[in-house]
Amino acid sequence: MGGKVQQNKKQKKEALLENALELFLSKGLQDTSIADIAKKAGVAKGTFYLYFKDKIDLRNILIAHEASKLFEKATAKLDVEDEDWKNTDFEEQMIIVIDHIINELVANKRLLTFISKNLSWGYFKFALLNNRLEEDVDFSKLFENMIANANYQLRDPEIMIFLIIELVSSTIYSCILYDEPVGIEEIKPFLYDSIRSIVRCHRTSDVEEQTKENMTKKCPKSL
Amino acid sequence: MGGKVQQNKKQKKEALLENALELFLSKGLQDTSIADIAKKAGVAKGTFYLYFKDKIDLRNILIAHEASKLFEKATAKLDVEDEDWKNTDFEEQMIIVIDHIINELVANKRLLTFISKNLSWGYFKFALLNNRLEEDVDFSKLFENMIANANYQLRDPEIMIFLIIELVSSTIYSCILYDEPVGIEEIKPFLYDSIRSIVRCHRTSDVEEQTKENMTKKCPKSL
Amino acid sequence: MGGKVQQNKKQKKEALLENALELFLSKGLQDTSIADIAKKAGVAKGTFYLYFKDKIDLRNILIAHEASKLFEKATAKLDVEDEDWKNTDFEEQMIIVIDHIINELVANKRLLTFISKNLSWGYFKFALLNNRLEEDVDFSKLFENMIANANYQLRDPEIMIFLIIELVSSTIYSCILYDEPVGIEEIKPFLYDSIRSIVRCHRTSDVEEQTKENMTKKCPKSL
Amino acid sequence: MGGKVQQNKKQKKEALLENALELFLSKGLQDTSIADIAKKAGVAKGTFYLYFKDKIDLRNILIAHEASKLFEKATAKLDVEDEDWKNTDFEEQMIIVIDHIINELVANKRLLTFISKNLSWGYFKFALLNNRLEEDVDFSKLFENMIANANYQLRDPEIMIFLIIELVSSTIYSCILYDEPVGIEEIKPFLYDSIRSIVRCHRTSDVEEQTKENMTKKCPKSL
DNA sequence: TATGAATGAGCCTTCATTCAT
DNA sequence: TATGAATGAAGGCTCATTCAT
Repeated sequence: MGGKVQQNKKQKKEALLENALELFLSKGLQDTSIADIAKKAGVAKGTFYLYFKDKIDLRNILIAHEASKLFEKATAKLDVEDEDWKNTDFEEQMIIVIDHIINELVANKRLLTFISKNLSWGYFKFALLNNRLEEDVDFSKLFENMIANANYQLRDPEIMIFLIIELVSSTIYSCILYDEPVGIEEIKPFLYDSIRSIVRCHRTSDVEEQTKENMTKKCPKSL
Repeated sequence: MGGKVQQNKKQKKEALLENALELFLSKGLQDTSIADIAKKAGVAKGTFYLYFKDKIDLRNILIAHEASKLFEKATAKLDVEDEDWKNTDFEEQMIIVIDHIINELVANKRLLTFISKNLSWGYFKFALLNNRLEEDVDFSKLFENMIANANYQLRDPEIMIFLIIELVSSTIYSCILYDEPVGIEEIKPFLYDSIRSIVRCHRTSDVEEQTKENMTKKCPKSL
Repeated sequence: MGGKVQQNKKQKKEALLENALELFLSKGLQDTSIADIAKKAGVAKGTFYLYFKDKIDLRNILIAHEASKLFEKATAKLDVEDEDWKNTDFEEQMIIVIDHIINELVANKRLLTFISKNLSWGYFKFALLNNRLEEDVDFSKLFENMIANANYQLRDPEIMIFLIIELVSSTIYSCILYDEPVGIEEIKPFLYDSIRSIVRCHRTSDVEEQTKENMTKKCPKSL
Repeated sequence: MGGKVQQNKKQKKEALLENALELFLSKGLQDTSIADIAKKAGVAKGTFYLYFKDKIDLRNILIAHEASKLFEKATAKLDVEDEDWKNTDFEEQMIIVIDHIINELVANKRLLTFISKNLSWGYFKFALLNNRLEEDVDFSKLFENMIANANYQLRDPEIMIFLIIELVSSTIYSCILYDEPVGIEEIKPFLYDSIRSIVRCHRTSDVEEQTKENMTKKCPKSL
């Protein structure tokens, strides 16, 4: 009874999400009108407003959803319980995951454009913490696990993740889409080296002597 | 005679640029209409089209111009010919310049918003190479100088600069404007450490042994 | 059983009336949607249509109801059976009642706005004659009583009442709400004088000689 | 040169005013969209906004304009310089003018509806004082002249005019359009008598003894 | 009797762009 | 070179009303 209605609502919402994404990817956010979305989803224009506040609201949900799927795919293939994986160094684990994601985006450049232009760390984090879309993966947990399993301690892991995500996301945008300043394959070695360095800066294990030196001159003296 | 006309034209163009920037900063690109710009600049709407193709054209010029001014300010104060500066380590030179720029943007958040939302590496590089606005500083030269003066060799300096710029620009956006995941001052030590690491990855001098190791496993084996 | 249903229905209807009034007073008729009313009343949108034809229907009922309450309040305090009241001149009785109403409206300007903008004499009369809302006072009877008790005859009392109501209602709207052309307290003496004059024009007692003269030239000759 | 443009603008504006009035009269303000007006006037929708802020702005101008024309017509036929007119009593002058206007409105009920539903004394007065439409008659002057020529003094003439206008306008609306409570011809004698009374209340000449009495009991004692 | 999801017509308004002057 | 009136497509959004449940 009520179930049917609920199911119908879910279908409508999904149709809107699905078709909106398709349009955002092909025409861009700006050039996609709500009328377009409704029409493509096969519902009335007014129906859109039953499910979303406006285009921005829909966009945010979509972004979080797609980013989530991206991480899901990237981690689905690797067996986290596998001994090999567990024995892999944390740095390399990070890079393997990121490399998966990059390859995915190379194959889906439209998605890259969409996400890059619209992702905001603030909303992203919010979406993750609040699990805005129920079915989305809790991939913050994945990182937590990876970090917990690392054979060394890491200071401020959230900041480290943030730095890495920002570096990767803004770098690959230019390289994948415009080959600027070089193509993605060319930049990868440098990018992954940079990631390794960033991770290393956050290690706290006493063996890592070379970072100590940095700690003393973190900022220019003027600060 | 003709000189007066030329001068008049330049004045009009400058009035448009100036007032457009003010509007972009205060209202945003999207919410600023060409009518707004023309009105504020004290010229007719049609006049706009005599100087710029459309709003995007104007925006690109403006972005390059402002980014240029940012670098100019950041380097104006430091006497590049100074012995002290010359003796400063390249890494620290980079960080001093970047720190200047960050502080400038902390003080001018509207400019940060505008640049971050609209800067594209491709156009930026193009603008620099073509010196689109004659009066703009050639700051790619500054980097060249800095690199040339470094007391060690650097591989692929353009890529290094690219990585650093992308890391810095996307990181500070979130930290300065939204304190996400932490405030700018809190992230600085980590950010500057990351920059140092990136630079170090590009050193080729034989003394730098620890990077060699990385070179051998630049990418995950699957690649 | 059925009684409970009836009671439930009455409650729903009353909830709709009550909340609609509140919304009309605060946001105006135009800016209040049926969805607003239903939501505020705690019923479904469809339910509205079970009790009222549309917004206009609801408005009419509300207006008549509120106007009725206004008269009720104005007359409730004065003991019509009181000797003092009975000895008061008819003109003064009228003015006392009207003054009560005006003061009420000065204290409730939102109600004045609502009534003035929406009252139509036609519907008002209809509502009174048909006692559309059962619990409303039959205040036409009050006037009848007052007129019957007057110590002189009155020609066409309905027309007289009509003229007075129209004069008062349209005059006070402007004075109370906008102090145009003067404030309500300033206009009162003139207004009440005008009312007295109108009443006097309808006296038929032979003592009133001066009106006779008017009777002969009621209309311009051209008519 | 510029003259042609100016002329063209005037034509456009007039076309909008003219056609808007026609639509307001036939369909009502509410049911007339700006698209309707523009289409009927033969201009683009956007053009509307070059001349008027919105529908309300247009309505206000229209009301003032039409009310002005009404007065103009009513006074055009009577030769104000005529000896007969000058010798006519002020009360009768008023009534002759008002009677003209009423007859005009009887013949143009749609205009009556439009004006009655939308006229606000505040805006009306404002429009007159500011001569919003240059070509409109300054009919406040007409009243001034009439008052100046009266063979007796009048206290607070503005208030008197206000009371009369309010009484007449709200009374005739109901009578002309709905024959409520009686038809217009039936109400006229009473209405004109009421007007005479109101005027008489504002006479200050010492011969008028009967009003003195009223002055002492202007308001109910409670006030 | 009651619900509330769905509809889709329709409204207001903005704005880039053109073009006659 | 400069103007600014005119355009009209397009967009976002609201809302009375219906109807299956």
